[in-house]
Amino acid sequence: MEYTVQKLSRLAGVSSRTLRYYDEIGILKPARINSSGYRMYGQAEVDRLQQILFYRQLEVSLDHIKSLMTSSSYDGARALREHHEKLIVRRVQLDSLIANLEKTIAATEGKLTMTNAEKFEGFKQRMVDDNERKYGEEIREKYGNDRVDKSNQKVKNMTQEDHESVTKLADQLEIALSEAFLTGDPASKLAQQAADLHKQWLSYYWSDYSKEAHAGLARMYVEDERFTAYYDKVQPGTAAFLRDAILIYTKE
Amino acid sequence: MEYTVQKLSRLAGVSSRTLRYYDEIGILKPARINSSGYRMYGQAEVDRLQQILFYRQLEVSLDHIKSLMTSSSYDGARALREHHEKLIVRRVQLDSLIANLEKTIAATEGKLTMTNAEKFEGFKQRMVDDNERKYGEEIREKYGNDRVDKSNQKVKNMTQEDHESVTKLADQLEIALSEAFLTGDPASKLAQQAADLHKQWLSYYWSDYSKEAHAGLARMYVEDERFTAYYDKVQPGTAAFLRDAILIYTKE
DNA sequence: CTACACCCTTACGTTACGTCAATGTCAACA
DNA sequence: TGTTGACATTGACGTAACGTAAGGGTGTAG
Repeated sequence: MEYTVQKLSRLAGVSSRTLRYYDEIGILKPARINSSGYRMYGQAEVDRLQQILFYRQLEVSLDHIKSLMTSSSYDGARALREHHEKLIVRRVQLDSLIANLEKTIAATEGKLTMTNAEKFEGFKQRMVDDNERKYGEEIREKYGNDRVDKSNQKVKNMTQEDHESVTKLADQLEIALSEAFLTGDPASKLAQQAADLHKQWLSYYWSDYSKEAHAGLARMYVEDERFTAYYDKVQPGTAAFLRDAILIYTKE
Repeated sequence: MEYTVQKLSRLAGVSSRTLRYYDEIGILKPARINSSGYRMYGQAEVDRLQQILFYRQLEVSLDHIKSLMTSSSYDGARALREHHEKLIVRRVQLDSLIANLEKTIAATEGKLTMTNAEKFEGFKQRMVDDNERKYGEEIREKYGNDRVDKSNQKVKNMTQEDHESVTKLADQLEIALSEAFLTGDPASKLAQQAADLHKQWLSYYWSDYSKEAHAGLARMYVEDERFTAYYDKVQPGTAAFLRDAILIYTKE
């Protein structure tokens, strides 16, 4: 049995444009060309198309599929496993996104009227999330998926109940920081305790922790005047002091 | 504090091209233009960018973000909940993909040499998966996510152990079908039992079941000669008989 | 004065097709 | 036999969110 573009497209559930495109990029050429220039597909092409659709369903790019199917020394199992890993990473990312979104929804539903300070809290969290986004991939590469998976799970299980704990931690941090600031030494025990409290506080918002990301955030505290203003509201210079303490803390 | 493109891009962790693009599509315009034509951003723009990045992190399209942020009567909470649903659907799809891929990997690792019949089994499965792909969205719309979620979970938990059960089911189907074929009546009890067995068999491969999809598959059994050949290998006409039986079965 | 690190606009490339537009082919029916 | 309607062809532009030059002006530090 021979198939024209439309017949094959109906059989396979794709558009005829798709078949022409596949011909164009050389991933699926028709068996022969009719005297009128029509594309005619045979059994082998149907099978090949099924293969292509199978991979495409797994969200492999056509380019990748092409090299998969043309290379003679093709280790199908390995390719599948590699793709499997990618999908797992995607799911972890997606879980993280969903958890984040749920937190945000819970926050907006919990209280519709937010004070200025609370808005700022939200902003801080957003900055933190943003930072996580920047460092996330790097961390995943370094520490593997298992750990990221676990910590994402932790974040995901966090609900509004934890909000109090976080606020308490933030208060503790503020006190510790103001006391440590009086010592003037960011390497002092008090200052390092403050840095540790900051890490604990951070761990509530972050899906995972790394010294590098923590240090990056600390630097941002001084670079961005909003953070500086927030931390300096009691004592000017506190933001820079906290940054120095964290930089020391994360180097150990 | 004013920011040039690069400063802002570094602060926010995006490229300067991104900022120019956001200016171009009107989603984030600079506060003012320098005498040299430089884009200068202020505090409000930083905040707005943070908002944009927040939504973008949730994989909302820029177009959508734009309408979200420009519309005065913007129900942020509702938008978030809607997006949450979308992400959940995506995760279900992704879970299905992963489960499918794991099955495939298990199959290829289990036996590297496949008999012709086994290849055909694989092909059948692929066709089934393909069909699922075609009907999947429709089904999701009709029956909601909960059910899809549950059945996906079921498929996901399926391992190689089930393979024997599936093979047994296929054998039972073959026997029932050949006996029913002798009655000549696709509405007969035997034929309907065969259709039911077929549904059970299908349920092992499908992430979810619907009468429509089952009927669609039945029609394909006759339209595609490979299926016809498979089912007619014992008795010619069996494929058409099975199709009729399933069409009756799915109409009840 | 000259590097060098910025900034600008313009414009093409990317992926996997969708969607016309203009035109040719085939089978059936009056 | 002519016409109609469903098919086929190529060509070309559009999509989303930028990446990546090319070609040229600006600002500042040594």
